Amino acid sequence: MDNTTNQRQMHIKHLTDFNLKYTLESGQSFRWNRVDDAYFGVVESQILKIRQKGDTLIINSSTDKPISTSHLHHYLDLQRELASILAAVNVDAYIDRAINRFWGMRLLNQELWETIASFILSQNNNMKRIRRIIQSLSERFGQQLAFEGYVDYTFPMPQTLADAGIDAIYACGTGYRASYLWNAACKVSNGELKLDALKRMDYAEAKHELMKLEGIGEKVADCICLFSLGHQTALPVDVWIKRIFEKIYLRKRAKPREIQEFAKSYFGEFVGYAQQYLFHYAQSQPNWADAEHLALCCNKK
DNA sequence: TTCCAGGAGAGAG
DNA sequence: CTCTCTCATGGA
Repeated sequence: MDNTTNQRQMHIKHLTDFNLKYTLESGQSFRWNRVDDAYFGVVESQILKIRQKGDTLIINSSTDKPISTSHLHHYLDLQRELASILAAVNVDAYIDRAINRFWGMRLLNQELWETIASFILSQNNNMKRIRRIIQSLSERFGQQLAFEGYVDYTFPMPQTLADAGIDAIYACGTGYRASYLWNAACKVSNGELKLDALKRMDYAEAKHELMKLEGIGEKVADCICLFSLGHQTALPVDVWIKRIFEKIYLRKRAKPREIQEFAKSYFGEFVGYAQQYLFHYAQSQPNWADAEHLALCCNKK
């Protein structure tokens, strides 16, 4: 892949195995909006407009000092050899179908504080409302940005939310999660939780550290590890993953621990990628567990 | 009206 | 350790 930078417009050319739509619409990020053939979002305090034309990405930034191409590669996980990862987890005819349906979907490496806050808000909640809450918090406590008629806001800094207090956070529609978010904001802004240190930890350490926060259990910690910290062995077990493994693979009721142990031994070290394909496939495919699909998982490759 | 959503904490046993 | 109940909200 080679890249050219031209003021506010960048190109990433000769992409292999990358699909922008699948990556940004697979439920790991709550902040991207599609306008025609372009995706608008806020990364590193700037609006990015990203379009995919074949094997090329065209990126526009709202600032004169746009995000670096190397940072963008990391954000979109482009440095990863996706084909070999998908080959490693493609162990039966069921996941083969999910992989081929969403070929090119990658796990993002999103900004850490935003990811921590977003997945604290995600507990016992649905995608549409999570997006609305995050939008509301950003409008109220973030900095306004505009680009080509698109208006959006930076995600609120920890200090801003800490100063705002629980009631003001609650007013953005968070429900009972307001105190969780406020507590996390306080601990990050007063240095009790150091984000830079968290980024240097291995998976087990980072997960353990995250779970010290109120409102972060195993599932949310795994989401943060997988969607921000790049730990691809993380396996968030949400209601969908639980359903998928109970119906398709284990064929019985199972606790999250059993599901994790089975999935890690079955799919291997890149189980996080396997999870994302299974999750998005089931969500997008109402008949994901019909008789035809049930027959597939028995066909080991 | 009840159930569900990318769950977690508190309490009981 | 496991099980159960509750938490605030909006859409189905």
